Amino acid sequence: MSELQRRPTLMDVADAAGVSRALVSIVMRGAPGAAESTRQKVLQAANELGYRADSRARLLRSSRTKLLGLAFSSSQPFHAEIVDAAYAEASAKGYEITLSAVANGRPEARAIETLLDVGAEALIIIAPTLGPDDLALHARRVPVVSLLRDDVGQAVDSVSSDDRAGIALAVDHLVTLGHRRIVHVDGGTAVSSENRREAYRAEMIRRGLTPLVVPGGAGEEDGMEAGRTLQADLPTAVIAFNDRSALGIMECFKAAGISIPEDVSVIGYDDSHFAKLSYVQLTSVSQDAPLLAAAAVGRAVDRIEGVKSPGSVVGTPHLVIRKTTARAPEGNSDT
Amino acid sequence: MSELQRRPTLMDVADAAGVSRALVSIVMRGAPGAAESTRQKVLQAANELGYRADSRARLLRSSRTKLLGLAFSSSQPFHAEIVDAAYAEASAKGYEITLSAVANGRPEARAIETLLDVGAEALIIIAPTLGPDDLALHARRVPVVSLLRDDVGQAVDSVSSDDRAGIALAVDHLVTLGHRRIVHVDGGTAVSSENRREAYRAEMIRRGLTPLVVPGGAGEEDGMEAGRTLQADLPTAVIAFNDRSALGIMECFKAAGISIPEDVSVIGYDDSHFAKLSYVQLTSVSQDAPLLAAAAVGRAVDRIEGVKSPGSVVGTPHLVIRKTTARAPEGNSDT
DNA sequence: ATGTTCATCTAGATCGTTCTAGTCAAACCA
DNA sequence: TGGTTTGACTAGAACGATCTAGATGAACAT
Repeated sequence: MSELQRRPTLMDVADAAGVSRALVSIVMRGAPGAAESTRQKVLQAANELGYRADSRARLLRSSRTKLLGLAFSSSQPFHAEIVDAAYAEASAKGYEITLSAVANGRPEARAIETLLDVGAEALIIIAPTLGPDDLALHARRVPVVSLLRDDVGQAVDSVSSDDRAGIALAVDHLVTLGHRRIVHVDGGTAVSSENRREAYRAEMIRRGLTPLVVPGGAGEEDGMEAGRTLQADLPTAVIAFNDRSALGIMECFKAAGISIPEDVSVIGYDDSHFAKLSYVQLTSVSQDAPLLAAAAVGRAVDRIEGVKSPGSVVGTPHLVIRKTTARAPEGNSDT
Repeated sequence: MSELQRRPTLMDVADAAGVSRALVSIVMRGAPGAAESTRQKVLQAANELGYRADSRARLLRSSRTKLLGLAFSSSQPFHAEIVDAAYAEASAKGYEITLSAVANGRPEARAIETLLDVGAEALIIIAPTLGPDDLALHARRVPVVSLLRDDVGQAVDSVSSDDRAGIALAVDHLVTLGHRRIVHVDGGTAVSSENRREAYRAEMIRRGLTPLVVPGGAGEEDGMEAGRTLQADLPTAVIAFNDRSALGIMECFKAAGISIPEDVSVIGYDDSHFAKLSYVQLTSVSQDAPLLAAAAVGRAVDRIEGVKSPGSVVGTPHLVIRKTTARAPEGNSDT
């Protein structure tokens, strides 16, 4: 209610403490060049007035904004996990994070513009859909880090998870359990769907097995759809593009009276929140959100600060084995 | 790669077009006071240089930032839905949205500070956990709108969904289906858990039924836990605090061979993404994220622009009936 | 006494905008 | 003709911080 009060400025604090603006600035930044006694005096005055630096003014003057721009998709739970982790990592390195969501009527380009306008010193884009050329354009202004996607040209850094290794882990796990008829439900047009699909093909062939890919997508419904297709000629194991798809597949199977893992083993990808739920217990390839986030933030900060470091980082995923995978059913191995 | 290029300023455009900075500013803002011919000339120059206004400088000077600060919890899928809708609504009203997530090591207070620093003209906080006093403190600086929570004192506006009405809808639906033993699994310490719990109690008593509340929480695991408790003395219907909890309850029941909706009806709350999934088909109370978001944004904008409008808005939820509710089983009605 | 060093502090320019108060010429009116 | 209006444009002061260069005075060496 009532009128809104103007927020205090450096000048107000300076007046209150009886010193110059510049000195207050020094104290607030924790920069050297102020006597301990005055430092205390200034801090107290600032505190009493409830002073907080206006980041716009600060950043305007000091080209340093200490701001990392992070673009994510609001509909992807795995992105949310990364956002969480990124906050922690950034603040540990003395940076702030500004978010910009890619949502329904809000394309990636728009999200990026916003981040740039607000003064982000680097861009971290989770699963960018922009092409290498567009990304390169932005990279002329600020360092750009692509997260969860590595085919982004050489102008931008990338932090991704080794899809080949992840898929290999899944295949290996299943083969060890005696499976031979292993199909892959892919991610359709989703980012890195192609990587995983090809990794799966290569890995199967390497082991002398016949790859079989069923088209899918990134959501539960896509999984259900694929599940229906699979029922006609049931394999002994399924590797899904991600956890959400895996969930759809499993629900479809359950509805058809097919039990997991007795009849079919299912492996997801992302090790997301609900893979861990006690009633799901999905075996899944973990991309380790905190690790990826830390790498991306680290990479962005290195670039900003001019530290040389490798242009693209590839994290090695690991397999989290839960209750949806088991030995292949007897006498049902080969085609 | 190579060095990062300085972004062009108003001055650069002015030089290129052979006019003054001020005029460029006028043109870029679409303000009146420039001849059509020069307007074109300036726009072309700006375009060639790839000029974009530096929002920091702009906002610094023009106290108007046209920025709405939105604080949300990264772990709540329903919040993500609201974020989505808020973007659309804000841009329709000529405002931008800056996000700040409340995450693990990142308390609400911190999220709010960030929003303020960056120059948000109003704060929209989804399900604030801060007390009325703290909120009032911020409200002295900028308009504050609390979303999904209404007991926030009179210093801040609130946009919420009528929990009483929502619960009443659920109870009514079940009673119409012949249910009498209806229990409520509450949300524990979650925001608005108390509201729904009390609404449930009142509504049951009003109808001459005996209320029974089982402690729960906001997550799937809490639902499972409650589900186990319920098995001992199965009611004919359950109203869960939210969809996630409902999902847990249902999984627990399914695992115990209890079928839904034949043996027990279940109603969720939020009508979130996964309630709609074809294999879940959860009957749920819909809070209508787009509507709530629009109301909150509208409220914030009104306040900023000094338009008088009611201090708190209460949206009326509606019930989305799907496949988890059915007629009460015969001969199992009363205690 | 004089110069040098050092820590502490300050004046004023600066960042890239917007805003206020003009200037200037052409057009209009009496 | 001379005065007012109007439209197109500009100079220069903000906004609230940081940064550069320099002032001030105490401490110390010579």
